[in-house]
Amino acid sequence: MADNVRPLRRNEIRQHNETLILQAAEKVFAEAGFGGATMQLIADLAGLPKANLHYYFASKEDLYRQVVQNIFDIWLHAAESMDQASGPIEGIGAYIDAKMEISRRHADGSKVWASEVMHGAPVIQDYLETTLRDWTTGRVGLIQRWIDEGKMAPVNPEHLLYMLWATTQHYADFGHQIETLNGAPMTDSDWQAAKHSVKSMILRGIGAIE
Amino acid sequence: MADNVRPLRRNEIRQHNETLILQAAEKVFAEAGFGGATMQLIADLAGLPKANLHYYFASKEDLYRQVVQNIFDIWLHAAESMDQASGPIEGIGAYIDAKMEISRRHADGSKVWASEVMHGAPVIQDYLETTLRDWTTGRVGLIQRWIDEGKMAPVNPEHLLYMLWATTQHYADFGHQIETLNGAPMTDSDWQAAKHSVKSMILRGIGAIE
DNA sequence: CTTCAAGCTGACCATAGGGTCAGGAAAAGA
DNA sequence: TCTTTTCCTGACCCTATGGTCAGCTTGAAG
Repeated sequence: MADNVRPLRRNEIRQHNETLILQAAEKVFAEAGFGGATMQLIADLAGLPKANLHYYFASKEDLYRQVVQNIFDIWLHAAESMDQASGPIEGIGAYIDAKMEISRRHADGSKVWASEVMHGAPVIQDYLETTLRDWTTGRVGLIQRWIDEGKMAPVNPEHLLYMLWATTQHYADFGHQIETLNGAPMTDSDWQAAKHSVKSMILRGIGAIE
Repeated sequence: MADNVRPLRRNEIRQHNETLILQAAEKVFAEAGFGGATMQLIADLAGLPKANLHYYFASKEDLYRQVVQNIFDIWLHAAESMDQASGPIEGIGAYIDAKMEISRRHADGSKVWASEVMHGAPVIQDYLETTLRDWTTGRVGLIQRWIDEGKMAPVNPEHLLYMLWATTQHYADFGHQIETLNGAPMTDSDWQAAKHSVKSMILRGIGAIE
């Protein structure tokens, strides 16, 4: 009854342990920052000996890099919600929903990303300059189109994006502050209220019509 | 001509060196995080031997604590702009201006603060629970009054505050990302434009009237 | 059943980094 | 000028931490 001794297959083992380590790493990096995180801490949280981490990941930096990339992928993925929309209410509304959901479900990842960028993006600078820049250019074009079509007020698209990122990620990155002020962890309905507030203020703020 | 050999007075010395160290510390903590920062790095930046830091500050944590408190004070100070206003356009407009100015002038401090909160506020938890909570309660009341007086739409005051913090601090904390996307450091007029965008979107978003 | 490669890990190493301290230099005061 | 107090710092200590490695275990293939 105790040990779940299902003997893992070879390829399962690798997959399984790498996931285990990445999850533990994400949490530890989020809580302590890159500098404050230790391989030992990550190993303990993953329930593996430290040497095993180095079997799967060449170095602390290598492990960190993968954690950051995972978030970045999730992050970009949320964009799709915005693209297939006919107008700002639908598109930006969906994007806010998606990003708020990420803040809720991947708070640790969000913090790691924030930390990384705050420290000058030492490991993902190239992504910022390529993938993210392209992504941004595309979205700026989309928003501009909506403006040209009279579907929203003529706001600056870049600053609108920054506002979307800032407000939604704030609930993850500054979640501790919010919970302290709130006096308790955010409940389901707190999240609903937050989503609603953010959406209504922003959509009204950009004069979204339709 | 070279050495500025004005012999400092006793009380000047302490003041001078502590400031020197605090400034260096703020920068290093901002760039590397608490865990990544080293006393040696701070000492080098301040142009002092490491042992001297420990003459003025008992420990790395002690030094860090003072850096965080400095920011917190500046941060709270910006609130005054909001209080002596008769309505949201003036009050929130001024608050955004003040906080944007802080993001610009004290970007390092802002990052240290963000880092501290993201990591669960290990050293300033008590401030969050007392000073910040009181401050927030006061401002929530103020906003509610404006709502009751019909000066703005009935938004959730807490979430409005979060939005204000998030959007303004984003320009400091994620300044690197913005500059990368922008292709260059933000100029004077970039900051003007940012301020204007933030203000117009938010003020419209809360239906500020008067 | 043997062989091989993948998975695993306790023990070890080297260095970095926070912190200490004894003793020297330099203001301030008497 | 002598004494006291503050300021200063090179050299040192010790722990923590990233990383290595030799040798073991275990699944898979034939």
